[in-house]
Amino acid sequence: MGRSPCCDENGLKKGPWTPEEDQKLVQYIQKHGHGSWRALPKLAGLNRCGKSCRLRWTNYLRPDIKRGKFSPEEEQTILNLHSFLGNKWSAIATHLPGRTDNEIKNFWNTHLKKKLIQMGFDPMTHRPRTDIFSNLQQLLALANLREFMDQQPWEEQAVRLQAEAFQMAKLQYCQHLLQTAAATVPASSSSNSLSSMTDMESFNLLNSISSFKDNPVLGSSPLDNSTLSSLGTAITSQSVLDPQVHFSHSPNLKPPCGFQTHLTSEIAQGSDYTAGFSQAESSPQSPWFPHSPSPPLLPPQPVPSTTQTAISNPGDACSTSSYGGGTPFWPELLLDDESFIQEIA
DNA sequence: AAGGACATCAACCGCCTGCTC
DNA sequence: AGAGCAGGCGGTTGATGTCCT
Repeated sequence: MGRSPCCDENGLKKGPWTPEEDQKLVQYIQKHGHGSWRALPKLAGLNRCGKSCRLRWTNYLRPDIKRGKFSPEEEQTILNLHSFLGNKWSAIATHLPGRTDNEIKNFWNTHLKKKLIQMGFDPMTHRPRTDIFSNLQQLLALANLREFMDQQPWEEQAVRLQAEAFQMAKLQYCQHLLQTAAATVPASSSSNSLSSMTDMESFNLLNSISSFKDNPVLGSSPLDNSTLSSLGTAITSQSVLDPQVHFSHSPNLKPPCGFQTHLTSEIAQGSDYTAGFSQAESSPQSPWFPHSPSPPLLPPQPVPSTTQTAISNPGDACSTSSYGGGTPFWPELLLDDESFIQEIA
């Protein structure tokens, strides 16, 4: 497959666009549409290659472009979508009207990426970093967690932890649905990953769970009809992928290690955690249920990697992460500290 | 005030995919 | 079926602006 030779041609201007060039391009496109980008420069009287014209138009001159700072809502949307889609800037841009992929990419690289790193998360996986500096942050978070726990009666702690386990079981079920959906999408329907439709459906699915955020125990029954029907509702203003939302029922408890983004990253990587939920679904006395008498807090067992569904593009940074599928998504601060778990159980 | 360091972002580069012939 | 082309995408670069010493 040959590459477009337009940019290799000599004598064409490169570099910043002048106001005169912008004017010519805008006037031509407004009058004739862009048509063939390759032919456009000549027709518009521009000494540029078609590719340069297309970029200038799509990234800067297009009338529907929203300029200015990103709002907190847009920022959150980008974070959520990135945790789910990885560096699919064009896919992310389709969910942010008026923003270009280039703009979002720049914003990510200059702001959000640094923000995540500062918070101790790996910006590619949205999971806690494992280097010494992030471990320090985790230790600090653990200290906060213990302080919070010390102030709570043990019954409340148990109920809260059970509730979180139940919420995660629900998320596992969503992940199962995602995998099912992914398996039904023909490979040819999308060049890189899932079709945009499936992306959106999956995103909606995940976000629908944020409806549990106002419930102090995150729903009190197994995955019933109402829970199921809530899957697929519209995106809410605060996504489930927002750790602050997920932990909103425990106002003093900060998400210790990227609880939710961690989970979502796993989902994006196609890890299968449905086994634990199936157990819950089949047994009313399952420890996964909030009303169960004792909270064993055992993480679901990851399945062999051969069963993992390729939800994300194999070439994506997300899917090539060193955190590969099969790693339990439970927050390390809770689960890596067994004595702490025994203490509160 | 000067200049070095850092941040931002428009633009470029090279690769990939889908379409057409 | 395969070659060529057009358009799109993600990564990177470099010019410019801002901050800091």
